[in-house]
Amino acid sequence: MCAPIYLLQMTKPHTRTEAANACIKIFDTDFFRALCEPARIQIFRQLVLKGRSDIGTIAEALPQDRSVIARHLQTMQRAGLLHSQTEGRHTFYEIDGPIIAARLEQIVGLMHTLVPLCCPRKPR
Amino acid sequence: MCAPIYLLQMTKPHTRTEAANACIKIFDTDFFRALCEPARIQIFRQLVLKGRSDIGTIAEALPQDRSVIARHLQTMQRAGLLHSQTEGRHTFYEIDGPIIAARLEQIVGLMHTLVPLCCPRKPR
DNA sequence: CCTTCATGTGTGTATAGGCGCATATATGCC
DNA sequence: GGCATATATGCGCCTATACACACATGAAGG
Repeated sequence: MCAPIYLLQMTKPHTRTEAANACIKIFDTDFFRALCEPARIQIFRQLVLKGRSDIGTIAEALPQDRSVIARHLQTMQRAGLLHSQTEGRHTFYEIDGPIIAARLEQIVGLMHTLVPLCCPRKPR
Repeated sequence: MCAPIYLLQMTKPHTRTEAANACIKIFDTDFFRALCEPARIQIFRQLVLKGRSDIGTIAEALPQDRSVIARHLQTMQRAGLLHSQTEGRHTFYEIDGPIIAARLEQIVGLMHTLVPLCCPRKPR
């Protein structure tokens, strides 16, 4: 299991073609898929409330079965939202805030360069 | 059909509880759901390449049926990624770049305030 | 060792959603 | 009006996945 490529080094796109290709690279559907499920947002919320926590601690605050929570946490980790450490019988998960912020900032940067190319506000 | 609340006005969260509630408000699962499907990213790419386009123009560059493309475009518009204008027989879609950037920037801001609260790097 | 506890995994079920086809609706043109 | 074109929608098929339950694995602790 290898970590996905979180931060792609790329030059600022200057043409529509470059920008379009940059979209394919930067819009990681697995990353967004991990964030599109309300149950996973609730898990994220628990991690904000409690900080680094093990699976049982998170699950006891949520209605789903522990096994479901465990699988969601795996999904979120694979997407790069969390990182985990196993200590004895417990597996602790923690939000990877700097990585999430960096990935979103990369998309924001692309969007800003995209606007003048593909959706300039025309004066009416 | 009303537009979703794109930009929530909120004060910077200073406690875990405030930050956790801010997550629930800001992490709009419909927004992420619109971005988690490769077919929709391909549509997004076409809109970057061609700018404001009608459904037929987008569909002829993609393998799916036109009706499928039309439905994806509706989904993306409801999520706030695009806006549309109908002119006669044609419906034109265009990326709403500034809105997308603003929503992502809001999340980035939240992530930055989140880090010191919920996932500070501990010195080892 | 044996028990207990935390986690991971296999499986079945129910639901959501992507897809294509057929068809309805609406617009523009003759 | 009659017809072609662009989009929207109803429907069925199929896959993906959220969920719960049962069970396997593996670590502490006696």
